[in-house]
Amino acid sequence: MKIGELAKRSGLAASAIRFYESKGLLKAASRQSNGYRDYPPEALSLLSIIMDAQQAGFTLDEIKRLLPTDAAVWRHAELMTALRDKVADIEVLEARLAQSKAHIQSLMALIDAKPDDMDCQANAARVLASLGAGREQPD
Amino acid sequence: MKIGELAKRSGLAASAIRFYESKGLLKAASRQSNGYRDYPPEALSLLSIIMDAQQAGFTLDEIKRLLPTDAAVWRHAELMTALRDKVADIEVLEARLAQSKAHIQSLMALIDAKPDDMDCQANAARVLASLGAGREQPD
DNA sequence: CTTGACCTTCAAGCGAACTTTAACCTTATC
DNA sequence: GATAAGGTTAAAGTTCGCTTGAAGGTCAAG
Repeated sequence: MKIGELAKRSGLAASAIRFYESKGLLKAASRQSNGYRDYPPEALSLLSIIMDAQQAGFTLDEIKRLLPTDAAVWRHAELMTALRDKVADIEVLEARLAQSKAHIQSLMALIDAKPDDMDCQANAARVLASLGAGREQPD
Repeated sequence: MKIGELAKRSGLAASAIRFYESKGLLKAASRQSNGYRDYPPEALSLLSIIMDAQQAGFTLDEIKRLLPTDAAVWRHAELMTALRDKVADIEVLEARLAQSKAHIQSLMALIDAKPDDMDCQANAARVLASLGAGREQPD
């Protein structure tokens, strides 16, 4: 399989695949007689793994460290540790997102709760005051 | 208030504050006779808002579009729409994170479930096969 | 009157993950 | 044999959100 086909089937750009190779995530593909890269079908699974890992929040460097050069020699303990760590990372992110969401929603509620007799400017002041409260850095 | 104090109290670097000004998030501060920037106390609230918005996932450009140049003239409808959109974005992210987490956890389970009589290499193959399944791009 | 902590500007650098560009080669089709 | 659609490389450019550096001006203390 040439790089264009691999790109199409994986959904990645060919340039991205070459980039991964240059970064050492993919071992250099074998070449056809004309110099074109020639990929085995397994390359597609490997790209899937990389894309999954990325989507899970691993950086390319982390992925590189975890992907075995030789497909059969996984560093089992390291991999499990990394996976566990990443789940913990995700949980931190989830908590932060939940907080941000709550924050935005309370802000929307605050804005909506403008008393009928209050003008926009006063409402803005009220909202701003509530936002600015309690965020000063301690000395 | 000079920039150093504002930096300390907001928790931002002075360079970041200048950067925000250069990007148009902050209107140019007035200057003391020596040319130093001189900030009113409200600058602190404004920085808080910016920091909150960033933490909620707004880019600096989005924040700039939403922050009123004149502190009293909020584009109410636009703001509410942006907030609603951002909550939707956060929910998408939450779903993706949950999926990534589930994915990683099932991967860990799969790895752990290695039959006692299977060697590492065969287990690796089993795990890889399960990972690569069903991800091909439709033509 | 020198030291050091601040402040100023403008320009360049960083890191992540790619993409784009330029210059060139290969293969298939009209 | 011209053209278009692919492939090759190396190097430079992009975006985001800043930081760092160079080359200064300002100000209080010793």
